[in-house]
Amino acid sequence: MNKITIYDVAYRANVSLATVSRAINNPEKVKPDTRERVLKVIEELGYKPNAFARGLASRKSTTVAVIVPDMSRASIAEMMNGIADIARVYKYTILLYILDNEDLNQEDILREIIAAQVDGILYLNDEVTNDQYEFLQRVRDEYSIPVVLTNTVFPDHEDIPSVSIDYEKAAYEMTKLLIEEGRKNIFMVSTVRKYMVNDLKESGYLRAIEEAGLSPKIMRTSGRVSVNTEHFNEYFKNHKVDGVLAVRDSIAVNFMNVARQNDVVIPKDISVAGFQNTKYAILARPKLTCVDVPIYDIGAVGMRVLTKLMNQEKVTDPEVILDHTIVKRDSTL
Amino acid sequence: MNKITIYDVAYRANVSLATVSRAINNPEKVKPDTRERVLKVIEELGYKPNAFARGLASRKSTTVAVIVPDMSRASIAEMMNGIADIARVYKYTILLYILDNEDLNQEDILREIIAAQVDGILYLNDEVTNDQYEFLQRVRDEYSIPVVLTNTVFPDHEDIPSVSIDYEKAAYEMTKLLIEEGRKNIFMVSTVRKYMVNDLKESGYLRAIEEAGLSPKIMRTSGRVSVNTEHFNEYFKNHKVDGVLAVRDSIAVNFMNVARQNDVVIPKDISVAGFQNTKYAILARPKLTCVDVPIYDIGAVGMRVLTKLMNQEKVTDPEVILDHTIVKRDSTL
DNA sequence: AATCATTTTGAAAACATTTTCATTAGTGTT
DNA sequence: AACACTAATGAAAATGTTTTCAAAATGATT
Repeated sequence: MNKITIYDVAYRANVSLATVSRAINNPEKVKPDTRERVLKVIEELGYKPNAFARGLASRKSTTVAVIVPDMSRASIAEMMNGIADIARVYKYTILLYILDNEDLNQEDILREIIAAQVDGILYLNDEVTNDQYEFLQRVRDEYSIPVVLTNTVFPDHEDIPSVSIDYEKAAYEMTKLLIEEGRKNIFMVSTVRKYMVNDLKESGYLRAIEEAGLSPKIMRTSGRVSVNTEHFNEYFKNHKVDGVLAVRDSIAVNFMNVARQNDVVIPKDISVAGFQNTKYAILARPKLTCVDVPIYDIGAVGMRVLTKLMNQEKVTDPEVILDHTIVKRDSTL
Repeated sequence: MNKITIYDVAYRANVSLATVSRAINNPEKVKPDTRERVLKVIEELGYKPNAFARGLASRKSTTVAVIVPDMSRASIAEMMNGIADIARVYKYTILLYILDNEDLNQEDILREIIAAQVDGILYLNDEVTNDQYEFLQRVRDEYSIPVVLTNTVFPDHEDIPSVSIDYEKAAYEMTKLLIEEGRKNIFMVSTVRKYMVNDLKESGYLRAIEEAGLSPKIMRTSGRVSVNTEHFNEYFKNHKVDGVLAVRDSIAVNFMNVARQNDVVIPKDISVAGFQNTKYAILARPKLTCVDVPIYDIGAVGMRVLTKLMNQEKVTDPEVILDHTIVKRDSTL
């Protein structure tokens, strides 16, 4: 119950509150001599400034809001690690907002976030609608709270900084790889629900397919295993397939499972590739060829960009594109 | 930039600050008439109380700290969803602390958490050491901040409330199932690093094995796929195995992969079972038999228990044990 | 109409910091 | 020694709420 305040420290160190505060926040403004004395007392008493008083007085919170749609997506969880590591370095605390699947009444959540006086917002949702984008813009402009999008880009808008990879290019390259293997009937397996990033993957796929003079075939299914298993089974009955590029590893893995059940041998009969390079890719048999998305880095860099913005530092490029790599494993020739 | 304060509301509604505050926090203490008037003005102006001022004045934050070791573990991410959903219902905000893998200088982090004035702490780390446990006790006693452990239990201590399943019993039942299939050489595959919950699984396994008069065999490996692949390969050379219970789904899946490479057929030659019922279990071939841990519920109930504690409500049972189920799939007979 | 109890309200204190502004101490120059 | 600067410090204001305590309004009872 020992609530040590700045008064206690000031008293013990024989200085005023102001000096204690300065010793902590602007060390260069206080004589090395006294600074040390104050710091020693702080150490002794185990004093930690009260975050509320500090936030109230300084109008800064050293807190960032991280908004995510659903924590159980592997990519998002891993991104959080990157975010947290950088946040720790710059002494920011993370306020976590997990959006409600259905009624994302974002207006309200964002009001709450504003009331919490965060210094910045990291938005991890990979399906930013126009409305949401505009709202984020407003938040940023009216309250001057910096916002960064990670793992999303909002095409043709460089207004809100974003960190991501070039999904279009990645999909293009991966499709090309399948084409070079001699595949002619290459499907892209995407999701029914529209995600920004999946659109990019699709257009990369389309570009490669058209360049090669093949005909594009996009299949839309669900991320849910039980649902897409059925889809895949039906598809096998009605379609010729020799190559598949799925928008997520887990979808690719399940496709391979269904294929095997239909007596199709991978990669002999069909080459399969995925996106993300999660543990699913490594645990699958055959091991999955996929685009490695540096998801930890995306989180880390996103947080880093945000810290810069919060410190009013110049951010040279509002749209950071990290490198991806293609990991060749056993599901392709 | 329109920072609307309680003053603005008071002025517009023609009442004092105190009344506005009451209209928000103790509606029953203000005449229905005025209350409505105040609330209308609040709505009109879009007023949201400043979280810092509120926290400072009331010494309450309506914020809980969630401490996790590593976000990318599937079980932890899913637990977060449960926690967040309940937190939203009770209007608590989540402050997320991801521990540094190596130097978990928890002392320091906990100081920070205390400075943040959280109303409660949810501790998701499944490897609570004695020191950590004692520290949590101290936090709770000295600062009277309630603490709840989720997905862990600290044996012989009912001091800090916990929410979990009965891992000992689950392991016992699963081992028994393997025994009833006629397996004689059943291995438990656990981790080198000691986790509380894995110890429980081990002792459940041991109980079943001993009851059946078989000899227990515990193998310790790493959660890392690259590492345990080697381990498994070596093991196959030197040991007779016809049953495996792994402490995690992903470990079980990789064991199956290595088994297949060694020309072992599952489940004909070896029955394999895992723990958790993650997506890995469903995507694996054969599909993995495993203990289903209601991980979302553990998070949700944990948060619920914490809200009760924060409201000084009586918590009937400090150790909540949720039901688990055994999901039989194709990796066992 | 007077009295008392209860409900409703407002003024001001409290919360623990940061920050501004004024003052004092210290240093170097002439 | 006087002066001009600069560096270091402290007093007090400011931050936006909640809460306490007292006063005012209302209602009930005689």
